[in-house]
Amino acid sequence: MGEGFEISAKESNQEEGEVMDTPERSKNNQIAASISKFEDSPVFNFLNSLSPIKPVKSIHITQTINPLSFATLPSVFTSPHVSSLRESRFLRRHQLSDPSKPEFSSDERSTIDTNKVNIESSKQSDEERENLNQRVSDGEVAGGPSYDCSKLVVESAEDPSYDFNSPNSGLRPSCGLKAKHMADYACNSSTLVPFVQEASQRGSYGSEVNIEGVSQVDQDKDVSSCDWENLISDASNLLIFESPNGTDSYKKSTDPGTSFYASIPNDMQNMHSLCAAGPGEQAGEGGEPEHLSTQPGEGSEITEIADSHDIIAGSSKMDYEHLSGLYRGMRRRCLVFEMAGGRRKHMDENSGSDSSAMLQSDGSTSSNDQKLLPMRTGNDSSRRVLPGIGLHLNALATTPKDYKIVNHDSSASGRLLIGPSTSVNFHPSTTGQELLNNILSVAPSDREIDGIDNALLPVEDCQASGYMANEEINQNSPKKKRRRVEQSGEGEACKRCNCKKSKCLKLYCECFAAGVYCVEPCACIDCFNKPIHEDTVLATRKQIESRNPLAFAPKVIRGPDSLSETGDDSSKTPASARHKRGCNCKKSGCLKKYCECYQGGVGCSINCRCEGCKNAFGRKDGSGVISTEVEVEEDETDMPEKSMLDPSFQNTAVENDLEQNIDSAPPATPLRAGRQSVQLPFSSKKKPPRSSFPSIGSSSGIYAGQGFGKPRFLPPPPKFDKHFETVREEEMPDFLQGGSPVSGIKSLSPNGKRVSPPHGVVGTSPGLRSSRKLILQSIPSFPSLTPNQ
DNA sequence: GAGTTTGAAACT
DNA sequence: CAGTTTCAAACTC
Repeated sequence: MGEGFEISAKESNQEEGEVMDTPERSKNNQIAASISKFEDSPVFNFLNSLSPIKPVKSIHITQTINPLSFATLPSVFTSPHVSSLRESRFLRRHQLSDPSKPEFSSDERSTIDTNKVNIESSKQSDEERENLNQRVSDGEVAGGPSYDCSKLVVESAEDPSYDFNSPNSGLRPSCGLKAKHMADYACNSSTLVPFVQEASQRGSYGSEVNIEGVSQVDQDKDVSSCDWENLISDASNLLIFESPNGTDSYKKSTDPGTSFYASIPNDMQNMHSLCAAGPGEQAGEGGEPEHLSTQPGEGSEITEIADSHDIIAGSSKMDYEHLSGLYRGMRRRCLVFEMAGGRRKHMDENSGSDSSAMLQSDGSTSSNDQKLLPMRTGNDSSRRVLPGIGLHLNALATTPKDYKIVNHDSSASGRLLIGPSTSVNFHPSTTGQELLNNILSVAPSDREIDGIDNALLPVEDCQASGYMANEEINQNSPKKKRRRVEQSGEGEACKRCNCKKSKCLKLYCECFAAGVYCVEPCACIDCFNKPIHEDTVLATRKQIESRNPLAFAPKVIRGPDSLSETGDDSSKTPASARHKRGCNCKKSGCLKKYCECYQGGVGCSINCRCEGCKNAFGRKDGSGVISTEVEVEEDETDMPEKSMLDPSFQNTAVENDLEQNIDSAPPATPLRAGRQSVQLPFSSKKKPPRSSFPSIGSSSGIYAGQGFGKPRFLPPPPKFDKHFETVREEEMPDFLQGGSPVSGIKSLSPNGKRVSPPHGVVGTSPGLRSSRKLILQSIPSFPSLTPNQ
C-alpha cells in the first residue's frame, strides 16, 4: 500500500506538483520503497496481528461510541468514506483522528485534491467532459486522464466490492490492484486511489485497514529502523493513535477526486460498471458523509456495505437496495452540502467544466447514490475548516468543490441543493428500488452546467428520492407539491416553496431555510434562491447566520439519550427529539403543522411556549407522548384532526405511537397543567435525558453541517419521518450535538412561562432537573464534539 | 382554486 | 427584549 500510494504520490507530484509530499515524506517514500521489500512479510505479519485486534475494537467501539460520539463522527467525515466496514475499526480513530485529521489529512489531501482538480480541469476540455459525462451516463467509465483515476477506482473498487460480499477475499488483491493502479495510472487521483484502496480493503474487513495504517506507519518507521517488532508495536500504537491520520488521509483522498460523482448511470449495467468504481469513490467521497451518517454501528456498516456493494456490483441486490436507499438519502444530504461547497470550488477551479470532471470521478463511482446525489463530500477538510455555522450556504461558500451538479436534470426540475432532508429516501417502503428506478429513469443525460451555479446541485433528491419524484416534477402547483412532499414524507428535502415576496432569501422560504435551491416545482416569484444568485444566497445566509447562528441548523434535535438508552426506541421515538427553539403555538394546540414541533414529529419541550399544547408527539410537560390524552382534553374540536392527522403524519404518528407507546389514555391531563406544570420531564420517561443530549433529530439545514468545523450535514428536517430522526441523530452537526440542542441554541422563554436553563439544555422540566440536565448535557455533548472536529 | 388561519421570521 | 409586522405554509371551504 504504502509503496503504491507513495509512488502515485510522486508521480502526481511531478504532474501536479507539490502538494502531496513533504520532503520528509518523499524521503520516507523512497526509503519505504526500499524497505518495502523487506517489509512485506513483516508488514503482513504485522497486519495480520493487528487485524484481529481491530475487528474487536471496531465492534465494541461502534456500539459504545456510536450513540454519543457518532453523531459527531459521521458529521466529521472522517473515515466514513472508508466505509461502514471500516467504521468499526476507525471508530476510535475517527474520534481521535478527527482532531488530528484536519491537520494532516486536510492539508495534504486537500492540496492534492485541489491539484487534481486543477490538473484535471486543465487537461480536460469541455468537450471531453461532456463526453465523459455521456460515458458516465452510459455507464462507461470515463477514459480521460483525469478520469483515469476513476477507472482506477473502479477497478480497485471492483474487487473490494465483491469483497464486501465475501469479507475474506480481497484485501491483498485489492492492495495489489492499488499498487498497480497507482503506478499505472499515476493519476492525480493518487489520493483517490488510496482511498479506494482503503475502501476496498475495509470492505474486505479489515486486515487491509491495518495495512493502510501500517503503510503509513511503515513509512514513518521504515526510515528510522527496520525492526519489525518495534514497528509492529509502534504500528499498533500508531494504528490506534495515528490511525486518525490515516483516516484523515482517507477522507482526504476521498474528498478530492472522489468528490465528483457521475451524475447518474442510466442502466443497471452501467450502474454495475459504475458501481465497480463506485465503491471506491463512493466510499471515498460519500464515504465520509455516509459514514458519518452510518456510523451508528454494525447495522450501519452493513447497510453501507450493502450500498456500496449494490452499487458496485450493480448487483442489484434488492435486499440492500432499501438500505442503500436510506443511506443514499443520508449521503445525499451530507453530500449535498459538502457538494455545494466542494462543488463550487471545483467549478471555480475547473472553470465550470468541473461537472464533467466530477462526473467522471463520480461517474465511476456512480451508484444509485450518485445519481441521486450529485453531491460529494469532496474536500471535507477544507470545509471543515470553514468556521461557518452549519449553514448550508456557509458550507457552500466555503466548499465550493463539493457541490455536485446533479444533472438530473431535468426531468426533475432542477437542481436543488440537496437537502438534508432527503428523508424520503428513508421511507421504508419505497426507498431502494423506487429510488433506483427514479434515478435511472431520470438519468441525467444533461449535465450541462449552467455555470458554477449549476454546480451547486440540483438535487434530485426530491424527485429521485422518492415518491415525489415523478409526480412532483410534473406538477407545478405549489399546493400539490407541498402535499406531495408531505405525503411522500419527505419533509424538507424536496421542498417546494411558494414564496411571493421573500425572494426565497428568507427563512420564510422553506427551500432557503433548508439550504436548498429552489427548483422548478417551486412556485416562487422573484426567486433568488438559485445557483445563479449563489452569491446573493450566500450573503443572505451569512447575514441570517450572523443574526442567528443556528438559523439554518436543524430545528429538531434529538436527545442522545434516546439514542444510547432507548436504543431502538429512542431512535424511533420522537419523544427523544425536540424542537430546538420550541414552538409558540397559540391556537393550533400543537396538533397541526403550524406547530413546528408537531411538524417535525417531535414532542413539545420546555422550550416551547405553546398554549394548550396537545402535541401528539409529546407535550411540553414532558408528559411525553400524550397524544390522546391531551387531545381529548382540550381539543374537542381538534379531536378529529388528531385522529385524522395529516396523512403525511399519520405514518409518523403511527410510528411514534408505537414507539412512544402513546398514552392512549384518554384522561386527559389538562393540557396546560401538564405542560406548564412541569411534569417531570423525567417522569415522562426519556425526555429529560434525551433533551439533555442534544441530538438533532431533524435538521432543516442541508448545509449546516459544514458550517461548523465539521461538515456535518444536518439532516433535513424530517418533518415527518422519524426514520430520519434516528439517522439524523447520528448526523447531527457536532455543534448541535455538543450544545444541548435547545439550550445551546436559545433559551426560549419568551413568555416566561418556561425558561430553558441558560445552558439549556432542553430540559423538559424547569427547575432543578433542568440544572441536572444541563450539567450532563453540557459535558457530554461538547467533549464529543470537539474531538471529532 | 381561492380565501382564511396560523405561527415563525423579520422588523422596530 | 418585547411588541408588531410580514410572510408563507397550513388549512378550510
